[in-house]
Amino acid sequence: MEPDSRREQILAVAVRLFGRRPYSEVSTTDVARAAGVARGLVNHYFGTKKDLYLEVVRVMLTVPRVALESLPQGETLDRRIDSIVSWFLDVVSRHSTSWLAAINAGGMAGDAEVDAVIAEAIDVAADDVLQALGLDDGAGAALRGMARSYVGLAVFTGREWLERGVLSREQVHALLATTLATLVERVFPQAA
Amino acid sequence: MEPDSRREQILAVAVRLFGRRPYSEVSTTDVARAAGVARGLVNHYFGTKKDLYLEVVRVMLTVPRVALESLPQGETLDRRIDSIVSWFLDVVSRHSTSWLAAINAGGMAGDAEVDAVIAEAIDVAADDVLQALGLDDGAGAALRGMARSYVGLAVFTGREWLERGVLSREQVHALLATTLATLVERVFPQAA
DNA sequence: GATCGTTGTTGGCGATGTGTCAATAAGCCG
DNA sequence: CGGCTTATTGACACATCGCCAACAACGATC
Repeated sequence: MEPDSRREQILAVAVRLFGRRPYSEVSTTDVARAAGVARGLVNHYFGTKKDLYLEVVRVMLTVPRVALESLPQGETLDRRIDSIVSWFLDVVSRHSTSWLAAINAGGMAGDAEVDAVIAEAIDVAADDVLQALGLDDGAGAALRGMARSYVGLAVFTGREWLERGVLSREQVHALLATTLATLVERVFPQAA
Repeated sequence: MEPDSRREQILAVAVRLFGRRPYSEVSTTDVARAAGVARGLVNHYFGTKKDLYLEVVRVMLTVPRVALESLPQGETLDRRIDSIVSWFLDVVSRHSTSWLAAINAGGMAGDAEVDAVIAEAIDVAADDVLQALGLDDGAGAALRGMARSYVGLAVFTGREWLERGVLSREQVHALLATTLATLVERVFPQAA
């Protein structure tokens, strides 16, 4: 089999397994067996096990951001906020299992490289939020930090919504939309 | 040595090591060597390695909540919110290293038992917030869920503040206080 | 005070997982 | 067909973990 497709196949299998069980409970032997190859081949393509896991997390986190530019641009602020929140909740509920696995980062605690990948994903998400709000022009460091904070709220609330199941989608939507409006109108100005 | 003190000593050593390096990079041999005992003794006292780690996380998470009842009760809402946020930022900045390590232990999530310990800590923190606001009476499930969401924001913002260092304490305070006020005044009523 | 039981403590065994590498098989081109 | 590249394998060496039998130190009992 050609290298590209084989690598992709192994990666797909790894995504599926790491989506179900945490990092420590998935052995490279499991990945190899599920992919129908020898264990050494996994190391040949991805190096160490953590390197494979980094690729898996990258795949899981980059799946969602596809149709962001389809958001309305010329509307009022409240409508744009509604659009962002709705889009986020759609993505989260659609890819719920893999998204939850990626956010939980499946079992690597405080590892520098895994943290860096997740932090990078949060960075781009924060910039997406600012861009969708039309605030990406004079985006100072403080404003971007607050945007990252809001992304953290969104991530955590999404997990609360999906895993606990005590909040309805409407309640989550209201929480995220109202909070974002408050941030834009009352907190962001102080940072600029 | 007596069992209690020996167990406590090993636990203290484990807290120190797990605070520095992530879970997978700390072996039980390291803990045993740093404690000056044989490796088997660690298993004797704590069972498996994950059980030891659970104890460590519990210790790290229960350090902060000590002087919560010293908050003013009879003041206005804004002042109570200010007090909560100030108290939180004080605790976080004081125990920054161990607090960050405990929060990063959320990275070990995906494991059912570790998740349960962290979820428990977030639960009590959310109830503390509601109690400090005087809302603990008619605390429905949805309201408690939203309070957990806010705790997630606070945790994430605290990490953003300490690790990134682009936000000043005043900015973090304004963000958390304004957001909490918005939640209480505009989002919570809809949930009740 | 000697003996015995209790208990803290140790070192090692078997099992599992991981990284590496030489050997092999399979395809391709001349 | 023969040689070469390369994907792929199986096995070796090493680390870590859970478990357990053996040892030692201390106190209780007669």
